[in-house]
Amino acid sequence: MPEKPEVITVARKLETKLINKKILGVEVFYNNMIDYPTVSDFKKNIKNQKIYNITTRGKWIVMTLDDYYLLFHLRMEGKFFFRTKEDEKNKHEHVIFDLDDDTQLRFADVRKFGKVMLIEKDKINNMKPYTELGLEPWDKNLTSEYLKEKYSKKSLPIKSVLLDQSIITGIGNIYADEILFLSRINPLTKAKDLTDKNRKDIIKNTIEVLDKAIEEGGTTIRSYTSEEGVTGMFQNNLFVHQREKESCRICNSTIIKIKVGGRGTYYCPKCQK
DNA sequence: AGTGCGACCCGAACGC
DNA sequence: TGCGTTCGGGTCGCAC
Repeated sequence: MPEKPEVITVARKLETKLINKKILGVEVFYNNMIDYPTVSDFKKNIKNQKIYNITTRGKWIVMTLDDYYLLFHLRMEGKFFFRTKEDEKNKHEHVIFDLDDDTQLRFADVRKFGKVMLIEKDKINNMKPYTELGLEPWDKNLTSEYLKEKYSKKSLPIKSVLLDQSIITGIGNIYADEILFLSRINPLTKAKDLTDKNRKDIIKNTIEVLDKAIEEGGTTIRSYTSEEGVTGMFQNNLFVHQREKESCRICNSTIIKIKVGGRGTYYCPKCQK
């Protein structure tokens, strides 16, 4: 659920609280969450590393430390809490960082799907996820020609291909539906059958919808009580996603929901022929 | 190489 | 009301 706009929103919030803080140590309560290195190396290596910078790459949050990059992937429901040692541990808090100002950064995930990595700086470009990620939506190299080359071998529906992080990175299920609506493209169209205009529309609308969503602080589809959760407002701007049986904001037709590649997919049958 | 699908999780929504 | 079942979401790994 967190896609690029939500990830950026979270990263910006973390930045205001974590820059120049030092990580004194870490506790791990769910080992599978640490993707790299081993849990024991993770705990050992992160000691006394200072946080200098927080950015994003694809849907990853990337923190620059002294000798490593600390990466987080929120998957569907990963979130961060700021607490102190005295605060009781919530059952969904799986990785807890002790900071040098006596606060704690706690990474929580109800579904336990979130991932954490601590990668040596000189290895960052030689291992996943960086080797697998495509262009950022705002990258100048993201052109119709680039997509033409990538899409040429894809007989999959464009909806599925927009979710392929190795082509454009950062788009998830919500914004994929919105981008296709704005581009007036049927989600089942094979990627290789798209026209030059289709590809240009996809690029333009990807940038527009993500920029707008970032302005609104992201999309909140389910409501969470936590004060640190992403509580964006972009859900009020959605044209099709999660609007099954409602009226198209453009033509008044009924929005329908289908499955594409196993994913819930919403579209307007009249606007997206 | 491209494609399809189960696995990973578990709370919420649904069906009876 | 209470129970059991299904669903969803991003990504990986495996089989074809």
